[in-house]
Order: sequence, then structure tokens, then C-alpha cells
Amino acid sequence: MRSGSHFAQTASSNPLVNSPCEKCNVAGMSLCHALSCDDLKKLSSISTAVEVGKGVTIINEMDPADFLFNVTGGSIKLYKLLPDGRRQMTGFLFPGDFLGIAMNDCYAYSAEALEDCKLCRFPRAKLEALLKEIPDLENRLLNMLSNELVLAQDQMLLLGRKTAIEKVSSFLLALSKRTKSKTGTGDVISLPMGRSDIGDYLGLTTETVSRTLTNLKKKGIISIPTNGQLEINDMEELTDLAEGMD
Amino acid sequence: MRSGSHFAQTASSNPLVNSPCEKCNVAGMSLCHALSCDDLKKLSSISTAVEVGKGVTIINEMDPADFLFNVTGGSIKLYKLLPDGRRQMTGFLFPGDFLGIAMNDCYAYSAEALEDCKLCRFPRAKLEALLKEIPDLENRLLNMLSNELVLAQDQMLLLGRKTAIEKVSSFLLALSKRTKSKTGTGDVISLPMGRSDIGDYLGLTTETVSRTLTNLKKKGIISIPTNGQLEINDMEELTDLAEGMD
DNA sequence: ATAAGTCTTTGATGTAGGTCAATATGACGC
DNA sequence: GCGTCATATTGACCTACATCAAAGACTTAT
Repeated sequence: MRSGSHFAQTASSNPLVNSPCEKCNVAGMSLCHALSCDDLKKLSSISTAVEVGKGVTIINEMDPADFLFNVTGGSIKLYKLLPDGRRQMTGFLFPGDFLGIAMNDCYAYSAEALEDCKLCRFPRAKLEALLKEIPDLENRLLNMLSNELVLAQDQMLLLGRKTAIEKVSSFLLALSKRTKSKTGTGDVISLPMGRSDIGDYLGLTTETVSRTLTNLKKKGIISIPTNGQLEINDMEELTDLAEGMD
Repeated sequence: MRSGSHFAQTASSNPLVNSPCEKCNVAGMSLCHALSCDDLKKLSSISTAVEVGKGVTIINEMDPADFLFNVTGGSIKLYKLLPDGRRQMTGFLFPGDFLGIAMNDCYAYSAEALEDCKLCRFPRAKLEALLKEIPDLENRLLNMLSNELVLAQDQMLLLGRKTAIEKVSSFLLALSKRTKSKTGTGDVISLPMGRSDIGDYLGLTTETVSRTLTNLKKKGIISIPTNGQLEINDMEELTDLAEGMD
């Protein structure tokens, strides 16, 4: 058991907090975006705030998909496994992101907390009932899914056709863009995941990720002041590298 | 200009046919699935039946996404390009599939007809208006998107972590499964796309796809009676190969 | 502070699949 | 049927990245 965890139980068994949506720090950037006060109350009534510690598995691929989640704090990695243990990260989640899409009522991937996390949990059946009641909510979900699908297709292009340096550059840029859209600046980004997580996201090995980052450092394009944090010094060059324009 | 094309114009400029949804051959497996007669009429009223010839580009990545489509006949390839021409197929569409998801009002990929195709075309603005009117329709779209997202994640696992033989086996199995769900049997599948299309879908080269297929033929797992058609002789073995259980 | 464990970096070597090039096969028009 | 063109196959060779192995650098516990 990891000692760094402040919270020990799994997400579905131990809701430590049960705060209403009104206080939510991600309202307006998330599922609840642009809901009327009334609708927000309805959503609030079926949701439970949950906290999970770093390293805790939040959902397991193939388990019945009884809950959906909205991330309100921390960061999460999503992944799928092959029988022999090979792993593919399908995404990283940050506050505002949605978790829990399923097929045949089972989760399509596993999710693990990269840091201590806060989540807003919805029973699937209740959320689905609410979708029929609140068209705005359904519409919002539709838009989020459609965006995710576009990103998934970008990732296919990356995985299938980009070189190691293009992959790493694209990854850093995507994180930067995300950070910028929230904080206004995307020059310094946080890297809560390890090298091997990044490798499994980009279809590379830990070693190749590390070598590629050193390479970018040597060229002066990035610096890594502390592990877990990265600074982009030459955004233009990184952008060119990401698209193979070199 | 290709001589094999029966239809010369692009999809958005030349609706040759304008038949109502009532006659549609894919109703019940598509967007229009489970709509009431009344709702179907509304949907019908904003749709235009369109035919495009083999090789015609139906939509272009980055063009304004003015239309959405439902495939009613033929097959289509979807792809994204890098500046230097490297290509990643993001999917193949068959009757019943939906085409046209976008981000920032622009198409996220290009689409080209693999064979002469029939499509059902909806102006985006009108369809979006209709979504608000018909919750069932929105719900249906939500389910379709969510399924597509799950498939996209499977494809990430394939692209990032599978070997050539696992990729090709998985691809054939996926086509087989699709065929089976429609026709009842999945032992013989049609391959309307060329080797290089398959390669660009699997993150491989034409040559590697070809070598891998001959490999599978030599092992007796598949046969290729004519180009454009493929028979699976040992489904079990192919399934094991697809997941790396060998 | 120190020890133990984990994660990252760096180096040496191997290989799956890419690249380049030469046939072979099939589709279509005449 | 015959020539042309596009696509598929096969072979020889190469390279980007993986694998294997050995230091460093952090982290946390005592």
C-alpha cells in the first residue's frame, strides 16, 4: 500500500465528502456548464462528491459501469491492457473532464488517480433518467463526447504516423494548450505522470521518452526545472517539431 | 479524373436523388433507429439523399462543417493528413454509419468514397435544431458517439501497442464482427479498400500488410479468393493472434 | 543523516518493420 | 484478345526504436 495516500478507500465505497454543486470549483467548465440554477439542483441531488488518494484505481476495465464521474480536482490516467500486460494509455483527465463512458454497460478502460483526486460521482441510471429530463444536459454531454472523439482521432494520427520526437512534442503542446485555456499561460506545464505513463500514452518506451526529452532540453526548446514540471522555451519550434515541419 | 465514377459531382453540390426516409434501407440500424413515425417525418423533411461515385471526396478536413451525413449505401474511408503527406485512416464507414463530427465548426477529417455511395445529408443547423425538438434523436446520437469513442480507444491500443500480425488480425476480426452483426455470418468479408488504405489504418506500410496477409494465408488461417473478398478459415486462431495470445 | 526503494537517465546492442527496387497480378478500355 | 495502368507481392537492405543493462537522482522512512 502506498503511504502517500491521504485517502484509502475506493471511489465507489467511501464518499468522504458530499458537497452540493453550488460550491463546485469546476462548474462552468464541465458537465454542469450553462445549466439553469434549477437544473443544477437536480444534478446536484443525484451526485456525491468523492475523494480518492494517489494510486487508487477508480474504475476497472470490464467492470459494470454503474457510475459516471466528473473530475473536480487532481489528475487521472486512463488505460487499456492486453492479456500479456502491454498497456495503452487512452488519456489523462484533469478538473472539468468526464469519466466513465462504457460499452455494453461495462467500462471501456481502467482509471487510476495520479494524485489525490476529487470527483463528482453520478449513478448511471439516475444520470440517464436526468438526461431525458434536461435536454441542455444531454446536449452538453453530446458536445463533450464529440470533442473527445476529435481528440481521439488526433491521437490515432499521432500513434500511427508520428515519430518519437513528433509524438513527445505533440504531447507537450497538447498539455500546454490545455493549461493555457485554464490559466491563461501555457509556458509552464505540470507533468503529474511518470515517464512510463507518457510512453504508454505515446506508444513509446520509457527510455525513448527520456532520451527525446533530453534531446529537446539540449536544443534549448524545453527545460525541466523539477520533475513534475516542465517549461517550454520555444513554442514555435515545438509546434513545428510536432507536425514534422523540420 | 477517375473513369470508374458513375457520379461526377461532390456530395454537397449535386443531390441526384431526394427520397424520403420511409424507404430508407438502413432505417432501424442508424440515426433514425427507433424514432416514431412522426419524428421520422421531421427528420425526413430536412434530409436530402445524395449519391457520390467511387473516389469522390465527400468532405475535407478543415472545411466548414455545414453538413452531416448518414451512410445508406457503399463504403467510405476517413483520414487525416500530416503536412508532409503522411496519412492516418481514422475509420471506414458502411451503411448505417454516421459522418461529419466536427470541432470548431470544421470537419476533423476528410472522407472519400471507396465505392459508389448513397448518403443521407442533413444541414448541420437544421439537424441541431431538430435535436432540441426530438430528445430521442439526441439520445440516439449520444449512444452512437459513445460507441465510436470506445472503438477509437480500441484503435489506440492497436496503434500504440500491437505488432503487425496482431494489427492485421484485429482488423480482419473487426470487419468480420461487423459483417456478422448485419448478415448473420462473418466468415467471408468484403475488403473494398486497398492494401495501402489498410496500412494507413493500422499504422503499417502497404508492404507489411501484404507480407502479413500472405503469412496468414500460408498458415491456412485465411484465404483470399478474389481481391476485395477474404475468407476466414480459423476464427479461433485469428482471435488469439489479435490479442497476442500466442 | 542514512538506508532502501523507485524513477530517470544514459549506453550498448538487437530487431520489427520501414524503404527501395523489381516483378507479378489483375482491371479496364479498345 | 491485347496493351496499359494501377495495385499487390516479394526480396534485399536499413533504421528508428525497443531491449537489456548499468549508473545516477529523488523520495520517503527510520
